[in-house]
Amino acid sequence: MPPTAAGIRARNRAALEHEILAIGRRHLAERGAAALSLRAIARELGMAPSAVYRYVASRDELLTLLIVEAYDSLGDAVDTALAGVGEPMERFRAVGRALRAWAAAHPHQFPLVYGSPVPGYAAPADRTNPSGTRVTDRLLEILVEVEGEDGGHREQAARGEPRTNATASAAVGVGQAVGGLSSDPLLAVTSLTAEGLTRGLAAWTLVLGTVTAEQFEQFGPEAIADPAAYFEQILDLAVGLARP
Amino acid sequence: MPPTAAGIRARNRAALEHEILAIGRRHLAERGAAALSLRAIARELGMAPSAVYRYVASRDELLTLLIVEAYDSLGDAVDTALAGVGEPMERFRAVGRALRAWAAAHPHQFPLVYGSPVPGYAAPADRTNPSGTRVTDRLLEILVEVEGEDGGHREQAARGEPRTNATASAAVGVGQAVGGLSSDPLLAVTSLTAEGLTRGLAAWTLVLGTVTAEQFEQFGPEAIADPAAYFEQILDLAVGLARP
DNA sequence: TGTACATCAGTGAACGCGCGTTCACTGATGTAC
DNA sequence: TGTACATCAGTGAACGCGCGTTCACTGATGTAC
Repeated sequence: MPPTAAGIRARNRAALEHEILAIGRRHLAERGAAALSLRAIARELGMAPSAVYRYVASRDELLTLLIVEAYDSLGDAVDTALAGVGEPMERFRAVGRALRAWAAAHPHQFPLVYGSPVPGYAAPADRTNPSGTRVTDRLLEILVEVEGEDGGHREQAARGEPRTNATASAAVGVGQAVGGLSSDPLLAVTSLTAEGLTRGLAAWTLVLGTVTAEQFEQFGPEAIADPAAYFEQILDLAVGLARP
Repeated sequence: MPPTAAGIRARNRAALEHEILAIGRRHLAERGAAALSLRAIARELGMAPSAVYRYVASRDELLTLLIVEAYDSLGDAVDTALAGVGEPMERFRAVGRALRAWAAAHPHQFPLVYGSPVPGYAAPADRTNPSGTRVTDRLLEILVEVEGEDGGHREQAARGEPRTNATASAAVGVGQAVGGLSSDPLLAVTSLTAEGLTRGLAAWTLVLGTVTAEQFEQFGPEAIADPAAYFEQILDLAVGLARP
């Protein structure tokens, strides 16, 4: 049994799998998810369309792979940006900046992760987890760090001081459900106060909303003359939201 | 010249135009923009596909019409919600609630207005204006009212007190460009201080981002147990952002 | 009121496009004795 | 080292789908004298 020979076939196979993914990634980046086509990929490979089916089960299968890739690409960018940053609010800012930079660099992947759903396709949840929750997980961790820093709110909650009914009930809901995103941060999340979680979500929504607005031109084209400077001001406001 | 006879043809024509728009609107609402098809509409009308071309120049033409309709539908909803509300911050809240309700009622129109662009289609700007700027226009008006209420910031600006360079330059850019959205509110907008405009945009971005997150399930499905209550808290925070 | 003509609505066939996916097949590559 | 067999990669034709759009045409509806 020559392991080199068997290794060659396997290596060819792996190489083609990579090439298909690479072409698919590029088509996705250049033309968007709706234009992703197995025939187009085969054309570029110089193969018959049917040959691609040796490597990929279907178009949806490939799209799912690429979506998971996109999630991980963003997750990696965020993790890289977080490396070595200690102070929680600086970590929050780092995540925001990483998201904005990643969105600018991947304009067709961004809507896949944070945009309107692809028509006629629903990503199987069991395939996109846990890549899909990486960013949110980091954020929840940061929020817990923030609340840990100034113990005021938590002590207040521990002492059983009254919150409004609306605040309390909505918060319980949020706590329960956000925890359901992934099992790991559940304990950490439930240690957040209701107000802390709401404020944290608001801060992140402001950042994500700003990136979305810039990316989708929700305020029209060129609405903001200096988006980078504007974004830094938004980060300031978001931090103010998270820590009143 | 029997005006009734000519009127009959015209009325038939108008009726069919309405019917085509109505079917298109429904298909858009039920299946999304990508699935909008002249052949499908003709099928539902019991006509030959070619017959539809008597009433609509092309598929893109129809999509443009429906997008303008969507803008106006949202604009009308906002205007209705604003009627009779005087206090600026209540007006802000009213716009937010109207947006959220409209998005929930029009899940496929919402991404058309505030979502990722439709692949292979770019709405001609001259067709979507001024319907496309109605909501933003209302908001800018409200922001001006808010700054008018407490004159502090404006007086401070008038006295020429220093702002940071970053704040000033980004704000000038924002003022210029946002004014470009429509000519009417330009004067009003430029009367805003730099900080006032940034804060106002942040407040609105928070609201729009929250609606977007809910609509696109950016935090995962069922992430928020009681979205309505959560949204009211967000409105509170947004108001706090706009008026520090 | 009647007739000749022009306008308009709608038909049906067709063109050309691209897609996903299946299937029987040819050769080449690897495996076991 | 050589031969018989099994596995695998890739081909090419085909099916069936739906789409936008064009075009020559038939009838009906309206208009002018």
